[in-house]
Amino acid sequence: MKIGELAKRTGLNASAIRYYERVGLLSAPYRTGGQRRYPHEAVHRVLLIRFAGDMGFTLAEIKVFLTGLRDKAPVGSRWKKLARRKIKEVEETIERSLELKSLLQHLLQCRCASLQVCVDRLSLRFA
Amino acid sequence: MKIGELAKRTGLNASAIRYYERVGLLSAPYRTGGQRRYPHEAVHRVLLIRFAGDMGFTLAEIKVFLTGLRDKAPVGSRWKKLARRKIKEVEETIERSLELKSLLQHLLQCRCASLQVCVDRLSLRFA
DNA sequence: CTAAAAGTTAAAGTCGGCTTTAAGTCAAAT
DNA sequence: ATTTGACTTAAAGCCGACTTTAACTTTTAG
Repeated sequence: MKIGELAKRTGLNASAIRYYERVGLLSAPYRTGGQRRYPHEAVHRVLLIRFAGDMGFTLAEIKVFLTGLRDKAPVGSRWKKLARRKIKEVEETIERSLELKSLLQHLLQCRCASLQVCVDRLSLRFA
Repeated sequence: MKIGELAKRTGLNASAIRYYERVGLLSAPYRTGGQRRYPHEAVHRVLLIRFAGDMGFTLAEIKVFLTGLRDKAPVGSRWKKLARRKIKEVEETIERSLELKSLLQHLLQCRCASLQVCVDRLSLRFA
C-alpha cells in the first residue's frame, strides 16, 4: 500500500509517517518509481508506535523498545530496563493523579469560609 | 525578598519567575531600584503554580484557576468548569496508566513463544 | 572604593513531535 | 494527452515552557 493508505488506516498524517522513518522508527520501505510501498504489517507497527506515544513514551524510548523486540530481547536487555523504569513512572503518575483528583473534587464541593482555605491546604502538601 | 531568594525557596530558576510574570501568572511586584521585591506569600503562589504545572495543567489553565480563586469563584465560573474537565482528564489518565502498567508487566514476565506474540496481543487493543 | 555577585531587559535559542511550505515528480482517470 | 490527485524532498515553522545570551545597572562584601 502507498503512504496515503497507511496514513488513512492508522489515522496519522503521511508526513508523520515519513517523520517516523527519518528518526529511525520505521525502516525505509521498498519503493516503486520513488514512492513508498508498505506491507500490510506496517499498519500494526505504526499503530504500536502511536499507542506507545500516547502512553507517554518518547520516540527515542519507543525506538529502544522496538529494537529490543526485534532482537528477541535477551534477559537484562535495554528494553527490559526501560520497561521497569516506565512501570515506576506510571505508578507515580497514578499516585499523583489520584491525589490531584481528590484535591480538585475537594475544591469543587468545599464549603470552607473561602476557597483560599482550600488552596492553603493544597499548598501545605508541597510547601 | 529578591528574585534570587524566591527562586531558591521555590526551586525555580529566576528566569522562570520572570517568565511567569510576563505571561500573567504572577503580578508585577513592588520594586526598589528597579529590582523586584516579593512578599513572603509569593513563595506559596509560585509553589502552587509549580504544583499545578507538574499535575499537567498548562500555564493558561493555571491562570484561569488563580483568577477564579482570587475572584471568590461564583458558581458555574470558568474555573469550576475547568476543574470538572480536569477531573475527567485525570480519570482517563489513570485508566490508561493502569492499562499500560499491566501491559508492561505482561511483556516483562511473558513466556510466550516470542515477544512478538505479546506485542500482537498488545496491538489488538488498539488495532 | 572597587570588584564581584545579583539584578535588569529584549530577543533569540531549545526540545519534541510533528506540520507546513515550496517546488517538483508520478499515477490514475477521462 | 492532459488534468487532477497523490507522492517526493529539504527546509522552515509551530507550540509550550522555559533557558540562554548579551549588554547593562544595582547591591553587597571586603
